[in-house]
Amino acid sequence: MDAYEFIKDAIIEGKFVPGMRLAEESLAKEMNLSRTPIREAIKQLEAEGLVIPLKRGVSVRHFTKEDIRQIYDLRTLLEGYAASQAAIHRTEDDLLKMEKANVLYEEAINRNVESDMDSLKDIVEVNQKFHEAIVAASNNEHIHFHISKVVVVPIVFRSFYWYNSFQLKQSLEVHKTILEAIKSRESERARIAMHEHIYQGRDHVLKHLEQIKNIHLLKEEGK
Amino acid sequence: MDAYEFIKDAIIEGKFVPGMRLAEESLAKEMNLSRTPIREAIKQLEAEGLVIPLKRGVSVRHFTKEDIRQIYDLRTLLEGYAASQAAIHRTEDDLLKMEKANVLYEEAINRNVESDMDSLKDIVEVNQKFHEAIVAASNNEHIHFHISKVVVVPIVFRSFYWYNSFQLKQSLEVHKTILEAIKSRESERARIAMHEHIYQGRDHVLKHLEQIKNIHLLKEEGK
DNA sequence: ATTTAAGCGTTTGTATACAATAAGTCAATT
DNA sequence: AATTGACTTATTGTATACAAACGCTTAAAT
Repeated sequence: MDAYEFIKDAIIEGKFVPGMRLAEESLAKEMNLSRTPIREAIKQLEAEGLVIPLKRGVSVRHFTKEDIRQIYDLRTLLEGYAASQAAIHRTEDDLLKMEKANVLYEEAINRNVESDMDSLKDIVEVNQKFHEAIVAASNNEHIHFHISKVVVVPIVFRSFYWYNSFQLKQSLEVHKTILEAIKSRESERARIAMHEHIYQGRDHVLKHLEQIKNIHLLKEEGK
Repeated sequence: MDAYEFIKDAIIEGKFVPGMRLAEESLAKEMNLSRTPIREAIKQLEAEGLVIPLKRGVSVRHFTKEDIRQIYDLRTLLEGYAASQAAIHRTEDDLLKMEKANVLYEEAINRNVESDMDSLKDIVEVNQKFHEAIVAASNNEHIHFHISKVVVVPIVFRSFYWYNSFQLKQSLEVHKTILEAIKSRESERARIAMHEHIYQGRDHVLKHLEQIKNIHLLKEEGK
């Protein structure tokens, strides 16, 4: 694995406390590299907004609840647009991929009756596949670039998500609605369903943020 | 000026032929630096999508007409949203900044009766200030990050733009409509006016792209 | 006791050297 | 004449060394 993936994953997994300086030498030692490739990885993360430049070096970025709110607004906008465009431009092949992802999604949910953490991870992953299939069908290659950067932030909190089986089934229903709309080329219905879907996710994340014990991941506003 | 700005400007100004490899050593020599800061600048440009990674090193990215079309779609979406949110959240201070930028815009346009290139540059710059004031008032700090990356690409072609005074006055009218809508908190009207405004810009760029002689800036689709 | 200044240590920013790989050239063989 | 293979050159990727800047600790003075 290269330095960029390593550091990014560590941030996403919450292994670095937000606000913490990233010391190049210790990172380099940890992954048996020199500082040069580390610095390049950090520059990349800086351009993506996951780390913040200081006078010297960088620190891991804080994300506040307000950030989450704003980022989800953007994600809703972008993915809603992607869904509406997918309804217009999707090919049969695009449709096949979405349907396949959604079948896997349904299976993963049904496997999840015990609600263990591993199967939850599967669900999140397959869900992502479905969303990617829609973006891929949207006929706008640039949108993927922006969505990927907007999607990263909530993932920071992924390990704290918790869904009950009712929520998961509800989410599956919305997936099906989106899929139907894209299939029958109802672009506005696809957009609205996607909006609903993502806002559900946002509300869920924000609600559960309150309950997070490992509060180190959050810098509250005004501190 | 640092290496990042230097290379980025050179790409935007069209000094590097798209597809061309960026040789680190020659860039380093040109700006009296070592390769280290050059590499970091390039990594940043890579993350922004202005250069494309090769097996080894990077090349300046091609932008096709289809890219322009897609990017303007995204810009319309994002700035339309920013305008609608600005109508909801703008403060008196935000409003003042927009009005000021727009006064400067009007003045710059009236100065442009001779349609020379320098004053055109002024107009483009003041126009940008107006757009930035709206984004700043949108109450979403993350949106600025994405818009700035989406706005860069058309700038690559800026030196080829040509506006006649009729188009400029029309554009001023739309600005005023947007401003009014934001002032009177009509969010949907602000969004629609912004859509119209940016799509006008897109049509204009696409139309004039046909006439560009220095075709080296364009890689046509399928070549 | 508190505040300020100085010095030391740590960490970054830049330069450079070296090794590895890709690309280009030239020659030889079919 | 064309294609393939080997060799040579150029350029990248990584490591390391050195200098400058920042921050922290300690001591001194008010």
